[in-house]
Amino acid sequence: MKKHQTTILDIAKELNISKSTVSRALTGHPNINSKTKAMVIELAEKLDYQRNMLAISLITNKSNTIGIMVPEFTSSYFSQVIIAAQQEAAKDGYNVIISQANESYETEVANAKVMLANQVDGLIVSLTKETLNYEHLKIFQRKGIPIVFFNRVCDEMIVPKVIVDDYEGAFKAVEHLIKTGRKRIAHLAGPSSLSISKKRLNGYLDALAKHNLPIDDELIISFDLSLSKVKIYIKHLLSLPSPPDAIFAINDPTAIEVIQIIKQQGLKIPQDIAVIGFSNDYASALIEPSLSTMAQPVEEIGKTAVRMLIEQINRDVKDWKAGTTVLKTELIIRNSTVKK
Amino acid sequence: MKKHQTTILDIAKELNISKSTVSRALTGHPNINSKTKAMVIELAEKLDYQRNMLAISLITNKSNTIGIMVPEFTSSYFSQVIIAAQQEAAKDGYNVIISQANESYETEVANAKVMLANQVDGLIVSLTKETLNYEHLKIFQRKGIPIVFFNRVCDEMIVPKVIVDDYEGAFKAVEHLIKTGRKRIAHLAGPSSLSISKKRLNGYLDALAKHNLPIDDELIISFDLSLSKVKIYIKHLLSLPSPPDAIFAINDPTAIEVIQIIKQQGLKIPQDIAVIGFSNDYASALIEPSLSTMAQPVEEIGKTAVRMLIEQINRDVKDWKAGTTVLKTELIIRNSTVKK
DNA sequence: AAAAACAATGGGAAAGTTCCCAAAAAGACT
DNA sequence: AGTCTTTTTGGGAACTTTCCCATTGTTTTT
Repeated sequence: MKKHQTTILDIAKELNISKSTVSRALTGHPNINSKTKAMVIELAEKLDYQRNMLAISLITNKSNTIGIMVPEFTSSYFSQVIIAAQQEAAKDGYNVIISQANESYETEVANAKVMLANQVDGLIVSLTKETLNYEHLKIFQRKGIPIVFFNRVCDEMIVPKVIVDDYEGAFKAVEHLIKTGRKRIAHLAGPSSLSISKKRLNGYLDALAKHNLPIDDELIISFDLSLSKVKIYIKHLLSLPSPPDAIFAINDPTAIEVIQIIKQQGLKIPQDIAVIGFSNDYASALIEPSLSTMAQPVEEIGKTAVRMLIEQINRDVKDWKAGTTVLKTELIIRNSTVKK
Repeated sequence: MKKHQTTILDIAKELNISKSTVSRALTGHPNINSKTKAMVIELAEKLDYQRNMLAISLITNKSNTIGIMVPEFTSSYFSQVIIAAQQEAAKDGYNVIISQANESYETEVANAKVMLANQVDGLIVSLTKETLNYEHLKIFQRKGIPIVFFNRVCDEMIVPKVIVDDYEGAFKAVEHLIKTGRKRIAHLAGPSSLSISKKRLNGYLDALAKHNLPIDDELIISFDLSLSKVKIYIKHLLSLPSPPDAIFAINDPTAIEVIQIIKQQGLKIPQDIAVIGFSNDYASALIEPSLSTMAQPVEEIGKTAVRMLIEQINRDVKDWKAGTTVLKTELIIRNSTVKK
């Protein structure tokens, strides 16, 4: 069990002064004798005094804590965003509490309650693929606690959002495949519950349409993002009478899995089949062949989300702004689409 | 600004009962009329009541928060440990506050103060490479707040530690190189301030000695772990009159950098030169050629650290135990040391 | 019917800090 | 010395919850 922590009252008693005076000395209040102040500060250091933020938070109704809720940690994407967010938040003296929902709606709801109980000043959220009901998040708005979404956003709630242009990113990715001579491009798409899935699918479809390529439903496979089934899908695609000559995967973990499976099947990348991903995970540059992908500015996403959130926190509820920040993706061409 | 949050007093007033009764209803105290209880719970849900952990923490002198301090986030190692730790801590209702020191002692000291101010119940620490003075951590012990070290530990403090057998891991790694026919094995070592550097270096030296290979100081390069200089070291090693036929790198990020540089130099791995790393980062399996490495059980490290910490938290200061848990590393043989 | 036992509820203190208002001490001025 | 400022200090409330003790009302026992 924790020992008694030194408090301003301990210091006050030892110096025979009141706690008010000690508080003034420690917080830099002007109305205090400089000798008293020096005396207090010296004893405070000697006793390893640290102000108790719990008590201050309770009084001020401000915890200086931001909650971040993410669906999972399988790719490097969320870790990278969180690390950037944590650094940005620290600049303004905010701590960060992280929760991950394991892609489960139930867990997300439970985690939201923990965030509330811990009196977070604001919340940054990327939804699970299961989340269709947003009541657990609307509570925050009613309580005047701002929310910022990123990546997997909720169209139904009018709050700030930080996303990338998924449509344009997908469009460019597929156009790159077309420009390098591909004619039958398959798409491993995400679940339709996620807006990013829909947008990337639309980018894919429109890119094909623009270049007068037929849309073949057989080449579009929606799945729940769990990598365990990717092998089945790829084998199926490769066994088609007219198999694809390129695959656009919804994200990099999937694309990396695809590359490994195709290599196992004895096909050559990119000669036999090209692969492109989305996000530019750390591993994408390292795999053989290196993966072409649409880079997402992960650090900027984390930082922007925090900046927008802190802005809302400092603003009155009635002055909340709800703009969506759309960041750009960047085509990174590597060896999985173009022979070196 | 945050709105007023519903409190038990609000509920009490609305129902014309006392806050004590409301508290009893909500905490499941036996001495309460079941009708009153139902009434309170109903209203609490209607008003989105959430208990204020800040107030409870203040009363109980327990924040249910664990601090984790890491030196940096360049490899996947620390993220993976933290994710595992966070999950384990959540099982026992603990939140996790993370801080990263950017390999700076000053920042580590400042972060420690933040941890104290936030009244963490315990601390999990991996030191920066600069940290030689431990006063900022000893404060925690004096205050009765337990510390558990992992990875980069402090020999001077007698507290629980979770490490892997770095000596044995390095020994096995080098022995593997020797058994596959390597005779001149270089070592990119870490700074001598870190105990892991020393242990891995000793493992390297003893493996050479056991197999009667000469120790050549020219082949041992200590550096500060910053990847920017690795290129210079490798070029230097390769330009020696008698260049190495294998390189044992202190960690995987370094080994991956080494592989890329050697490939740029036009040499073949593992034919011309073998490379082995340490940790089994996610990227190690993906790079071409895939990297042989000593796997660290990252999840187990994170979980064990949390388990040991929570044990100490629940124990009286005088009953603190300080055992060091040494986990095993595992040799993962891939293509960077053995031709397929 | 009185005494005893029990169930249910209320009131107040405590946790550590800040802030406001009052009060004391110290200077400045006539 | 007496009055008026100015500086410095002290005391109490507030934030939210839990826990202890006291009090009320109800039921059981003799």
